[in-house]
Amino acid sequence: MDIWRRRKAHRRRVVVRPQDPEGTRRDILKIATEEFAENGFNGARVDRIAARTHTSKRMLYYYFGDKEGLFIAVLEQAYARIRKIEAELDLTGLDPKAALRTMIGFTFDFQSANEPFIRLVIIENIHRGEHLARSTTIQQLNWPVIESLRDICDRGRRIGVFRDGIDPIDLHMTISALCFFNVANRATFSRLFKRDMTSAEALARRRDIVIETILRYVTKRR
Amino acid sequence: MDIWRRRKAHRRRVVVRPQDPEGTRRDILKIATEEFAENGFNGARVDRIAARTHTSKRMLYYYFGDKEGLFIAVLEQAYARIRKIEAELDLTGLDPKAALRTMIGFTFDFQSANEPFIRLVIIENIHRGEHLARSTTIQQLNWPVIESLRDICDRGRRIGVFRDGIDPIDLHMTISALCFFNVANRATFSRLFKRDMTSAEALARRRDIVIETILRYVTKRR
Amino acid sequence: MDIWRRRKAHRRRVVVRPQDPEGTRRDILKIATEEFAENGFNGARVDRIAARTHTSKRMLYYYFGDKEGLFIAVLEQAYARIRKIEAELDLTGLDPKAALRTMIGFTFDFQSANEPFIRLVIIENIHRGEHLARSTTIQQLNWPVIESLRDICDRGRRIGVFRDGIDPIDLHMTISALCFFNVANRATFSRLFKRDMTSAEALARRRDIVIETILRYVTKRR
Amino acid sequence: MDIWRRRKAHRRRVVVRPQDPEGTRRDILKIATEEFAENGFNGARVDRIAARTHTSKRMLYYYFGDKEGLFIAVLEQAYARIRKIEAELDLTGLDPKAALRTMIGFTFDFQSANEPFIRLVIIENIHRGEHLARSTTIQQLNWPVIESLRDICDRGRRIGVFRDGIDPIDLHMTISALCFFNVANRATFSRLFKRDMTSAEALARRRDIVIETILRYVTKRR
DNA sequence: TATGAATGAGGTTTCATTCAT
DNA sequence: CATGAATGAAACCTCATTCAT
Repeated sequence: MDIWRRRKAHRRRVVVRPQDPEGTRRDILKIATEEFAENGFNGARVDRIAARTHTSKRMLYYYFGDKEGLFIAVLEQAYARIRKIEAELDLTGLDPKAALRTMIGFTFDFQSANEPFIRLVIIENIHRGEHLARSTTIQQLNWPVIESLRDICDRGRRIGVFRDGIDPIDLHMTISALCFFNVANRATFSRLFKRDMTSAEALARRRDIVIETILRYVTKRR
Repeated sequence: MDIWRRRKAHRRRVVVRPQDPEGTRRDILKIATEEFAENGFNGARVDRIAARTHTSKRMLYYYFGDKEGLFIAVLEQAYARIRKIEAELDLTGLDPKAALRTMIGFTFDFQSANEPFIRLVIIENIHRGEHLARSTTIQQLNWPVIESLRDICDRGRRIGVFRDGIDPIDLHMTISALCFFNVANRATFSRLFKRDMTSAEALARRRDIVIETILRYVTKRR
Repeated sequence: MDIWRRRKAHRRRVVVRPQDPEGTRRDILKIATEEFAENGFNGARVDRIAARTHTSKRMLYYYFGDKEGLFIAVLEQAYARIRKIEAELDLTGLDPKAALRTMIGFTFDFQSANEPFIRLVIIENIHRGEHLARSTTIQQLNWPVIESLRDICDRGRRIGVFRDGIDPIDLHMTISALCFFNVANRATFSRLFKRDMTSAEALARRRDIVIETILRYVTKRR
Repeated sequence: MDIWRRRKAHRRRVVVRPQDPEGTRRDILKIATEEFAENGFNGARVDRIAARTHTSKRMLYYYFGDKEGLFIAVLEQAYARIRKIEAELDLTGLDPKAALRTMIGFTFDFQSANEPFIRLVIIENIHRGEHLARSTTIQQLNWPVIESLRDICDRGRRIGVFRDGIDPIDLHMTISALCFFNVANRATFSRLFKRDMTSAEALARRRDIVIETILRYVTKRR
């Protein structure tokens, strides 16, 4: 049969890069995280991501299916990363108040230092969590923060420094809200009220207020 | 598909509409607000806005220049509206604690009831406040909340129920953060932590926590 | 307000062609018919259609929504055209046998002369009629052929030249099958059996056979 | 260079599969036949074929060169198969009329039962037989049907039941046309004329008409 | 031989915006 | 003022094919 002699419709120079699927995935994911965080889902450009990657646009679709799949992967990685970091926070050996202070401070610092993550979360909220809903991975993440907070609250209550009836999820919500706002609403708030929200001093000041606010809330008065 | 019916459409039906520039503007702004709040700046579609408007796309460009101009106008209107509503809040005759409670409750309720506004603010923050920066109108708005809070704090401090050193802008930030989060981060938070954040009970419960959190922060202990 | 001074993101030279919606539509449809008939739905290229059109690719989407919408419009036009031509066939004054001969001959000639139409029908069958199913227009076409055939059969039966029990739809199917095959299966049949199917003589010969085949089928034997 | 260093994931699981070139070819051809018949040449997806095959995409190219080569192989197999089946039809011992009836009935039944084959033929006709032209195998197939028909016609003419001048290829064309149409044009015809063409009853009815039509054509009248 | 990774070309579609009437 | 027609740029995505290991 003359199969091999058949004219080939496609003949192009092929530049092949070393095959390293994990590396390629990581590379794409890293750039995509930046692009999505910076421009939102709709503002992000697949072409721009591809251009900054070490691979081609095609690979992006090869690995992630479509723009949405890529965004979901970005979200998953971001959430997995923060969960991992949270899990590393060691509060053993700290009394409840100190533990809570540490955790809040940690949250505040982490969020202040990770604007891209915050932005991804905002963006996902604008999209009403539809991508998160489509991700099985994220929803299966268990959140050690909640358990930590529960433990802290329990211990604090037992030794009489914290009030009764503090729900750890409520508490987490308060912590998140206060830490989040500083990053998420920076642009409008600082502009409208002429207040610096990014300098080291401003952050330190706000950090103290946030910690103090929450501590006062949970503390049992004599 | 109504392709075949298009032919007839050429014989244009002449609908004599009363010329009402202000009405037209308002109409466009209303629809645009919905579209931008729902889809973000990049997700919003000029065509969709025009289609739902009682005028044509041309008018949209005629009145607002371009998509960005329209978005800015939407932002301006939204901020003006909230400022106006804030200004109507009458706290005279209330002692500092009650006044603060009222104001926080009001903020919480307003934000809970005005998701589109919250979303516009989020969206503008994603865009790093660039449109707000381009609007002279918004930045000239003075914020009566700050003055109200300053007044409340002063009175509270004078009569010894509030602590010293409470900065009204810090306080406003805390209030905003706590009220905002409930609306802004609903989608992700409620999904991740399996917590209802929209029911009347959930709102009431959270509202109390928010008020309590802030009151405890400002209150002077004996 | 400085709306008008705002920088325009898009400023391009605009070459506008005379507005003639009907003409534009017709133009697109004509080219698209050729492209689809020649290459099938999947083989057809929107770019190619646009390039041969007097308008741009954009207009194609403006008028027909997407490739599928365009294909449906092409089908609709093709079917409408043949129905119209069928309707023009005047058989009054012909006795049943002559009328039937005329109609078959007409069908044979029409199909032989309109390969693109035949190809569109084949293509649509390959797609299992899914586009036709989506077109309300086509399905509402009534087929005068059937009525003509019914009339011919009735008259023939009454005057005793045709058999009883000839169903006009069955008859139409036979006519179609015999006329269609010659065009539709030309490529494979003529190649496999080494038989010319396109020359004037071949067509004339086949035409006679087809007519004779059907006439014999309906004719009542003494 | 550590770029080249493989990750663990790359230590490939070695699945020892029995090497069975013929089996692999058959497997690929079977799946490819389905895919091409279902979607046409342009609609068929190499990836889809590969995915459903028990081998990889590489093998597909290894065995068949390219998509076109695969399609040709599919066509070849399909034609070879039908030729083989035709050859098995035994008409010895039947008088000309019975023999012809049997052959037509057989053709009708075979085509009704083998839609994929019919579709491949249609598809190839849409491509104007270019693949068939490239296949030496198919064109070398001799068609026993023609010989059978010639024999039947001769016998029939000799014993005075069939007319003179019936060309076997013409006759085969008529048979094919009538049998083919029912399968090939099912989608459009049944939809346009609201007629069932797939039920057992409808098929039986049509089968009779087809046989009767042809028999009447060849039969010599007293 | 077998497999997943990689590729470039080109496919369809969308968008904000502007023109002609 | 008002409306439908028109536009170009660029967006996302797909495909057959080939390479590296």
